[in-house]
Amino acid sequence: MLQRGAMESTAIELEGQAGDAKRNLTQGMLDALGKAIVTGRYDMRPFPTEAEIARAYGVSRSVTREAVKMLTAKGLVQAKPRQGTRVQPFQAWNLFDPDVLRWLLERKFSIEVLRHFTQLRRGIEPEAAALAATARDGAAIDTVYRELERMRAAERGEDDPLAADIAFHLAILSASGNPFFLQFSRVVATALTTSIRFTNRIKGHTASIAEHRDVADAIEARDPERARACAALLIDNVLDLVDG
Amino acid sequence: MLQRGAMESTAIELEGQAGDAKRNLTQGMLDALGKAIVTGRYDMRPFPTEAEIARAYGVSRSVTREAVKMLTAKGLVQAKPRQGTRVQPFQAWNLFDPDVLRWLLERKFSIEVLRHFTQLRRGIEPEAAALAATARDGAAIDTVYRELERMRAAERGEDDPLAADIAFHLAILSASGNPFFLQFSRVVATALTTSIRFTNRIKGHTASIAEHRDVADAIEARDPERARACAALLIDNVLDLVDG
DNA sequence: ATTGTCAATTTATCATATAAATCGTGCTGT
DNA sequence: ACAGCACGATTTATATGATAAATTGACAAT
Repeated sequence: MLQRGAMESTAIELEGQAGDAKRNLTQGMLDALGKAIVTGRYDMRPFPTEAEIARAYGVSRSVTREAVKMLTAKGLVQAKPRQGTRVQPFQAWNLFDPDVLRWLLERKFSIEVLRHFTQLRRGIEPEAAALAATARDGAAIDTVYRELERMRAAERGEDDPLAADIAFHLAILSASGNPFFLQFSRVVATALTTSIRFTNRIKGHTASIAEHRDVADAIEARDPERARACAALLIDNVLDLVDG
Repeated sequence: MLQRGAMESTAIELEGQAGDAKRNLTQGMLDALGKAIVTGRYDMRPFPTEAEIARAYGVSRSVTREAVKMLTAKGLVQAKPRQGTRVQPFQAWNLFDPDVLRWLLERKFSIEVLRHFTQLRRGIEPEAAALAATARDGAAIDTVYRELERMRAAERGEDDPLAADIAFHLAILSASGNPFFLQFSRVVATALTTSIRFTNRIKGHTASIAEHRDVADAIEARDPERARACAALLIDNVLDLVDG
């Protein structure tokens, strides 16, 4: 029952629960099908045909087709005449698509995923810090120091420690001056936010201001190698906690 | 003139050149609009309405709508009733979508994009090599050596050098055992294949077999730090070519 | 000046018809 | 018996027209 307005549809309202993100029928459809795919609902049974989806959810074929096209654009499915729409293998999925990432995290989160996230950060953030040290963007470096100051304020109880920590790491990604690194903002924010929820161990652990400052100072000093090493140390600490 | 079959359309065939990837009208439309967006055709003028696109390209509204939906899924545009479809700011684009990346690299003045992407590889691949050295997946390491052998064969003219080079790097990403690193397989392959075609500079350069072997040996020897360093050296060489 | 109303524009949705691609089946000819 | 071809069935692809919903801007009323 994705149905919103009336129109002349005769579909009975008994299916669906298209989630929250239903700004319109197509978005709701996309969300419902996306979640269903990542949770493996079609691993054993075939993906439904246009007609079946339209009937099951009580929407027109236009809506189902446009939703399926969007899933195709995100790499989740592939449609062919006569053979129908098929769920693509996992490695074809675009994991860095915000929707895909969200669907995945809502259900499939685990320590395993968190470790993989953190290993990715171990690759990304040191390089971003090194680039930031090379780029010499004064305004961006100012932001890094401002977020560092925010971490200090958080330590005094004047700000949210987690939010400040996240902001610092995003500032470094931004200071790299490389749009590809900026794309990881969402991943980093997610990884840090959920770290807390999944490892009690980290809860007591307050991020070391000194080690964060070392990264900022190395960037300021235009020393890429030191920036890389200091940033790597930060992530290695997280990795130790996650790996146990 | 995206027109393929006949049907009863009366559109005159005078627009388009939807590129190569027109396995069907919608794909061709997606490709044409995607390229137009990344090359800035709509920076100064508004994005056309459904009706305008359909008329200009001689396709039905179904096709234009589905193409626009796919562009929406990739973060390039956003459609709203009455205001029409708008090109989203660059930060909203999903740069890790293979289509988006290809469009970016195919346009003129893409050296900047290529440099940024290579900087990303500088972060990713060394870490992947280090993880591979830790993971100790025998079968994956065998694949790495098989691709290395393929590079040797290519040097003797028995295989495609570019394809072999790409396959080696993908094998390392795969050997990391981390799905997020595996994600980069598609974009790395896309970036290397398209950028080589569009930049003459790198063309003559044949990759060093010895330096590639060093990476494989370090992984085999289970020496993460050496694997990381050797892989970094490989990318640094590419970076010199792009920067220089 | 603020508010409410209405018309216009554009996307969103529905419905239906036809084309194209592909798979399986069964026939046909040897 | 078997290879190949014709044909029907299924599913997506495309075209078309109609109506709904959302939003903007102009304009009128207070």
